[in-house]
Amino acid sequence: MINHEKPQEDDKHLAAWRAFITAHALIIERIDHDLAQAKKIPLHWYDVLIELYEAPEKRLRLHEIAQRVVLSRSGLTRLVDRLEQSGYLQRQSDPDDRRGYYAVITAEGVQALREAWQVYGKGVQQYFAAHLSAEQSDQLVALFSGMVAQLRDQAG
Amino acid sequence: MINHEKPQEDDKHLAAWRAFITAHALIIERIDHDLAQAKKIPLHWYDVLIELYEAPEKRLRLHEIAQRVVLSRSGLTRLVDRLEQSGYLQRQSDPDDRRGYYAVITAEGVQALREAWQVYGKGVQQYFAAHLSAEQSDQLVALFSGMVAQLRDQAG
DNA sequence: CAAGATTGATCGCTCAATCTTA
DNA sequence: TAAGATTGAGCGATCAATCTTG
Repeated sequence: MINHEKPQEDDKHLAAWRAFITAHALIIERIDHDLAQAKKIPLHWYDVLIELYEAPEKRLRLHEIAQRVVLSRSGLTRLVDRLEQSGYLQRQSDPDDRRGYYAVITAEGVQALREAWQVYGKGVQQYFAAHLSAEQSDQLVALFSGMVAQLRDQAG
Repeated sequence: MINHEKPQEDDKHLAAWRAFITAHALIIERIDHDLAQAKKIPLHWYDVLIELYEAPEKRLRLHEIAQRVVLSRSGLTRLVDRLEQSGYLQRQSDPDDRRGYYAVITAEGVQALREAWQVYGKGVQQYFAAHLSAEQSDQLVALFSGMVAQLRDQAG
């Protein structure tokens, strides 16, 4: 039991937690399945490419990507290998710090991102957004941003 | 773009989606890390054992577990292998259908569940529930349950 | 022939160790 | 000595094929 003074409240929180992780698992599974069906890039590739696409100069250092997509450094090295082999990004050595590399998204990468979004965006709309009003979305952003801020502060 | 007639609303929905998946990734990562730190069972083991623990006779058919924890049949076979080798559950053949097996949680399994919950529950409280009122939890349950129902109906 | 479970092949991720540069 | 990135070993997941039973 989390809180012995307010067990009913804890029950509600626990129910919310369970609904949260179940919904997440099912939606992600479905969207990834939809992407595979449509022969588009998988969700993890999308996550990396969208970070690059939205970065100031369409590029990021490898360790920055790893942090943003919640992946180990070594895992990211191999993911970047696959993305580079597929032509969706290029490694670019950093002249100011020769230990490190940038990953830069290519035109093919941008194209892959667009095509995947046709499927991904439809999934987000259909499985997630369709259940939400604009006001509810604002509330969710506030709620989840608070959680994210707490976790990124503590030991991010 | 999801909906060309209400782009602002789509922006809010997209922001909510991003906050949702980011919060999920960070919270799960943190809780799994906390469990490993405390030398308790990992989250996926917990998911399986809690399903067994809450099942009518403390047992479920293997394919039922696979469905509930969103895992492939073959993946589950091996996960059950590890749980059985660790003494947390036992396979029990079904007398009514000799193709299949039940997984039954053991006393050691229940103990492992309790010990893991001391860490897991604290994480849920600290990283998730602390941000929620009872009313908000109710709303989240309603929201996410709707999404889950839609996905389980369509092709679950 | 279909369904439940397992096995083999393979893929992707993590940890620990290593290489290069700051 | 530390930090960025890579490599090797090993684990855990999936897909496809197989075995057993309905």
